[in-house]
Amino acid sequence: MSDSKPSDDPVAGGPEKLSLGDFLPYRLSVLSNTVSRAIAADYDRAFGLNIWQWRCMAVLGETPGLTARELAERTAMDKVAVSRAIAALETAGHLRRETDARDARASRLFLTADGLRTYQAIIPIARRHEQALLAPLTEHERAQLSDLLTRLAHAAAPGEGLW
Amino acid sequence: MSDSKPSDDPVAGGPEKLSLGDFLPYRLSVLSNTVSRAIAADYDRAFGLNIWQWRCMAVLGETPGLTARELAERTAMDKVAVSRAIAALETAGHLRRETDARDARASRLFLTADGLRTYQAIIPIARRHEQALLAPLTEHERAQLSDLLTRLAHAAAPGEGLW
DNA sequence: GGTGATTGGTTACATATGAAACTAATTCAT
DNA sequence: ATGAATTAGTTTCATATGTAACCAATCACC
Repeated sequence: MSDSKPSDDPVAGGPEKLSLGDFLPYRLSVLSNTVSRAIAADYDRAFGLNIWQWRCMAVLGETPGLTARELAERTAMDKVAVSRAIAALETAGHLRRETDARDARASRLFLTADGLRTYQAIIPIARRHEQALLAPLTEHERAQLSDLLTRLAHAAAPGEGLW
Repeated sequence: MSDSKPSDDPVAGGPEKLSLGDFLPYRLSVLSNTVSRAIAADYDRAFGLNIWQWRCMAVLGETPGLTARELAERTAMDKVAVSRAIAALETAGHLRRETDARDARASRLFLTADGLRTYQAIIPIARRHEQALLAPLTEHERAQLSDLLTRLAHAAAPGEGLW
């Protein structure tokens, strides 16, 4: 597709303008940051956890016994962030490491009883935030949104096109 | 609406689970960060600008003569970030300040000729990124997305409900 | 028209974050 | 087997970011 829309014509004549408020990356950023900050403040207030610690717990709650590397993959965090998050969770008593039987470099990670309790306590809070956010959308619109986001994520995936 | 979906029932019996990959705030965060980082790398490579500097330029390109405070409002940045961004842009020669006639505390901000040139040069890059991101969506879907994001942003606005 | 509260903007400080260097264990090729 | 290259995870260091403290000018109002 070599395009056609007149108003986008890159060499129209007058100098180009770009309205920040309509620019998708900007809109995503503002929305995401607003949401994340509100949630982060909540987790911190209630449990002294930051977003990354919570992400690790969320994944380990679902899938115990992952290594830090696997955790990094599934949380879209880099390994340094994971290392710090799990170190903090460990000293807080929320998780425990078990050196992997075959590979002494790696540890398998598990939530402790305490961590599991906290995990269970956070879930409803997370859900509440998500519901508040989705409140104005119908069920059908939520499905649409989910689908659109999936496709955007695919387009944005590193390795695709201009990214 | 006091709800009805069975699978969401908060007190069902078994321990609750939450799949991070389906959690909207997480999905937004990952998508937004992926996009922002790719763009930021590009701006930096090509013009030595970071996202905040670019945001300021984008708004001043459209609306010259704003004060730092006004700029902060329109870029969803806090005043410290704006202060730093415009200081950097000034030393880089991209913008110039003009002390406001009536209020000696404030400065009106303008892109210099050089800044304007850079601004014009960046716009197509920004557009290209946006287009790459939106590539998989039809025109109609883009409109849907825009609408959905507007409504989410409204729901997430500080001051609304649980936020 | 002078004094306390506000506001525009910057600075200082403490914390968060990411890149790269590093250690230790493992694998691969010979 | 043995050494080079790879991988798991941590530490270091330099930079980015947010909060709170801070000046200076303006406003409110008596």
